[in-house]
Amino acid sequence: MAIEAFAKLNCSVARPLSFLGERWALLVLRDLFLGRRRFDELQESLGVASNVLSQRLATLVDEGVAERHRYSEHPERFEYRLTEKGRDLQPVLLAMLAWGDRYTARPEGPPLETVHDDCGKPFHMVPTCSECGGELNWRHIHGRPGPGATEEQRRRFDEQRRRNAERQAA
Amino acid sequence: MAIEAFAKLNCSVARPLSFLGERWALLVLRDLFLGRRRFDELQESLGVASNVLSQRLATLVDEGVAERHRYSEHPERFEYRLTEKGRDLQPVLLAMLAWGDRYTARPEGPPLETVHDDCGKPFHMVPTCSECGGELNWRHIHGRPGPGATEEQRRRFDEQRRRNAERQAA
DNA sequence: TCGACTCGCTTGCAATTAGCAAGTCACAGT
DNA sequence: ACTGTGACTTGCTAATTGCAAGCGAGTCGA
Repeated sequence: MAIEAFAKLNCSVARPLSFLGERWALLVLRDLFLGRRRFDELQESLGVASNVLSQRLATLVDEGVAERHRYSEHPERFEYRLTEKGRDLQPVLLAMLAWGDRYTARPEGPPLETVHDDCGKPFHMVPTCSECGGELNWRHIHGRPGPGATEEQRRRFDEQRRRNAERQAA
Repeated sequence: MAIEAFAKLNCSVARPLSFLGERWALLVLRDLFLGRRRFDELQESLGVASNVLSQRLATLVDEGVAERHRYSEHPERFEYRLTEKGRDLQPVLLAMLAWGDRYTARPEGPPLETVHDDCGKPFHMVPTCSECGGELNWRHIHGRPGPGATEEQRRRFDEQRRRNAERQAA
């Protein structure tokens, strides 16, 4: 399981997608965040086929974002919980939720409200800069090859920049 | 195209996933953010089959996150650009990138650095609260049905809470 | 003790989606 | 006329998903 092709790429977006990009994976995570832990809870909430659910859960456990925890010995029964690594995926879901609320919600409003306990209010996620704390806006962000970039990635980056400059000029 | 089953759900995470959840979709977006605009640039950068790429692009255009723009009349040539709606998906990618850098990067460091022009430094995304500006941490967030929740969603939410309380007690 | 039920799965099989290689079409340049 | 470019299709195979049914180990109720 997991999308091997993505896992091999040297890209910090593609690698998480090797397991998050499978259909249902992010919805399973959503449910785990909402406190659903057991197979049948998840299945009925999601409406997913049980074989697919068991595959997804196995992958999530494999990737270390969830763990399978026995809550009963006789009979043996298991539930799934997020690990720290899994909980750190919350920003991904919050970002998607914020976008979904903005662009796909019905007139009545969003179906789920997220509340920030520190201030007590329903919020949406705002992405900010770890360095200066300012809000991140696409106009004021740019990418460049990092220390782990391959030669090929650098080459491609330079070429792309050259081409875009050319187009700009024309 | 697009995952019909997800589009119909009353959930602000599931609905974006109706097109973002298809394999390659988020990587196509990543490339569009990096300034790649033309079919062959995208194809060679991604290493995706051309039929799949053209399907994905069509879906993104359909959903209004990208637009097909003619840059030459003779011969007719097209490129793809993000719309405002598409650029607003950047937090999703930044969140994934931050997680990927943290958990999947090689010892040399991340392959891509994102720089915040306002402060000039490489950053990672930090999710903050739109209401108080504080950093969002899973421990201090909770969800609850919003104004657009269906009766069934409310019922399910209450039942889940009841069950979790029970388990806590035991 | 018998039958019904619950939970957490598998199995088998059909339908959908993704991937690969090759081809197409309209031009452009030489 | 001949090669090349850009943006795709087409045809076909492989992989993934979805559906329905079943299973095994136990629990519960009569």
